[in-house]
Amino acid sequence: MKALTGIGPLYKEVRRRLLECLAGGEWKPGERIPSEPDLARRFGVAISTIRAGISDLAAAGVVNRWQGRGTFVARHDLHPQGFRFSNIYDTRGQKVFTEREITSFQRIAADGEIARKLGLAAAGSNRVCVIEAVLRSGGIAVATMALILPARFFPRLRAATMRQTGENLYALYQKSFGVTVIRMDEWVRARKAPAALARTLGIATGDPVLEVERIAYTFGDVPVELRRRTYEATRHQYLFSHDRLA
Amino acid sequence: MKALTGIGPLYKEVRRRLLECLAGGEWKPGERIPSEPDLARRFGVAISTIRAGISDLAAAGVVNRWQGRGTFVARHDLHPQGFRFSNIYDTRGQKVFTEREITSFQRIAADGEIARKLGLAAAGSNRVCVIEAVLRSGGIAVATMALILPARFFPRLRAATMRQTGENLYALYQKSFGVTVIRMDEWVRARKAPAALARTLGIATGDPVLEVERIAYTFGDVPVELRRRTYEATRHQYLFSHDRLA
DNA sequence: CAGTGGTCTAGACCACATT
DNA sequence: ATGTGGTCTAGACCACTGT
Repeated sequence: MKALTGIGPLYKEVRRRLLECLAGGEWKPGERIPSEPDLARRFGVAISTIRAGISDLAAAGVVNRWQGRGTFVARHDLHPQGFRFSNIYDTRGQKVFTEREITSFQRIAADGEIARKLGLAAAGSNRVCVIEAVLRSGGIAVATMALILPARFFPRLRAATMRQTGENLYALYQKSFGVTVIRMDEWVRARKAPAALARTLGIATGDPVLEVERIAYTFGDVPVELRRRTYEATRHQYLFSHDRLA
Repeated sequence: MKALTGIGPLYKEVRRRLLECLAGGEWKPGERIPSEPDLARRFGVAISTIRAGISDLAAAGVVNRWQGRGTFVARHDLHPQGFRFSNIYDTRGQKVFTEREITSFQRIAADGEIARKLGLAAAGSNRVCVIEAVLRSGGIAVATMALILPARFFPRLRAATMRQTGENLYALYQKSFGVTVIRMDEWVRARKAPAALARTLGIATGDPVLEVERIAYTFGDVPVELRRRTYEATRHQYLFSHDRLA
C-alpha cells in the first residue's frame, strides 16, 4: 500500500481511502477494521491523523468505535433506533412497529419525474425496480409503501429476497449490494385518502393520510432509493428529530 | 480563573465551561470568543484539549470557526438555511417564505398536556406565554401558529417585541433572553381542516392540513418552546433533511 | 506583519475488553 | 498481559485574515 497522494488535508484523504475500502468490500458490515496503529503504518501517517479520518466516519454512523475492542463497520440491521429513520408513532406517542408485505415487484423504465428525482440519465440506464408493499402493525394496515430503486445499484434483486428480508431494508442494501445510505431527505404532505387507499387502510374515503416521500443518498450525494409511504393519519403521527449535539 | 476540577474527560469539562460563559452572557451572539491559546492559558490545558471542546460546540452549531479570524458565537438570525429549521415548500419544491402576523398574546397557566410536554412542574412555575399568529406568503395565509413559551425563560416578553422581531424567533430567544436552541423534535400529523381554520387558510372545510408540533430544547435537554403550526396542505409540503456526514 | 484557526506529528498515559 | 480505542500534551508548520 503506497503512501497517500491527495492534495487536500491528509485526514480527508484518509477518510476517502477508508471509504474506498468499505465500498470495495475489503471490510464488510459488522467486521472490525484494522487498528489505528495498523492503519497509521499502512497509510504512512500519524495515528492522530488516522483518528481524525475515522472520527468523521464515526460521526456519520459509517463505523462504530468500541473502546478496548476496535472499530467496526456499522451494520444497518439490529439498530435499536433503526438507524434513527423509522419514525411512526401512534397518537399516544408510542412507537409503532410494522411488518412488510410485498404486493408487487417489477422492473421498468423510470418516467421523467422519477428519473429526475433519482438523478437517472433520461436515455440509457433509467431502469428501476418498483416494489409495492403494505405495512401492518398487529395485522392492521398502517401504510402503503412504494420503493423505487435504480436497477444498476441493485443487480439481480428479486421479490423473494425482499420478502425474506427482516426489519431494515438498508441492512439488505448494504449487505447484499454494498450500498450504504448516509443521508436522506423526506418530503411530507397531507392528503385525503382516495377510495382504493382508504379500503386498504380500513378508513373512510377522504380521511387524512400522511404522505412521506424519501430520497436516500449514498456517498457523494448519489440517490439510491426513492421511497413513498402513505400513512393512515387518524391514529398515527410521524416524528422527526433534529439533533446537533450529543 | 482557577483550573478545571471536573472528573470526566478534560475536553468535556472545557465544553461545559465554555457553555457556562455563553449562557452567562460573557460572550454574546455574534461576538468573537477568546483565541485558542488564550483559552488554553485560562483553563490551564493544552490547545488541543481546547480545540476538542470547541469542536463539539462547532458541530452543534453553537459557535462558528473562521480560519484567520477567530471563533464566533453563532447567531440565530441571518442564517441562509434558517438554522436549517424552516422547511415549508410549495408543490413544485420551491421554498416558501412567510411573514408572521401576531393575532393574540396572553400569559396563562399551562394545562396538564402542555406542562408535561414542556417539563413544567405542575404546581408552581407553570406559567406560559401563548402567542398565536398567522403565517402569510405574499399576503396569502399559509399556516397558523401557536407558540407556548415557559414564562420563566422569557421574563417581560411582550407582544410588541414579538411583532417587531423579523424572520427568526430563535434569534430573539438568544439575543434577548439568552436561550440557545440546540435540538428539536417535530411531530407531524395530517388532519382535516375544521371550519374556522379553513376560513383562515382560504380552503374548504375538510381539506387536508399538515400539523407540525415542535418541541425545542436548549442545553441539557430542557424544553424551551412548544410550537404548533398547521399548514395548508393542498399547495404545500414539508421537508426534513437527515444528514450525518458533511 | 502578527494573530487566528487548520492540520499534523510523536509520544504519553488511561480505560476497557479479551486472552 | 496484551491490544484496543480514549484522552492529553507540546510543539511544529500551514492557510487565511486583518493591519
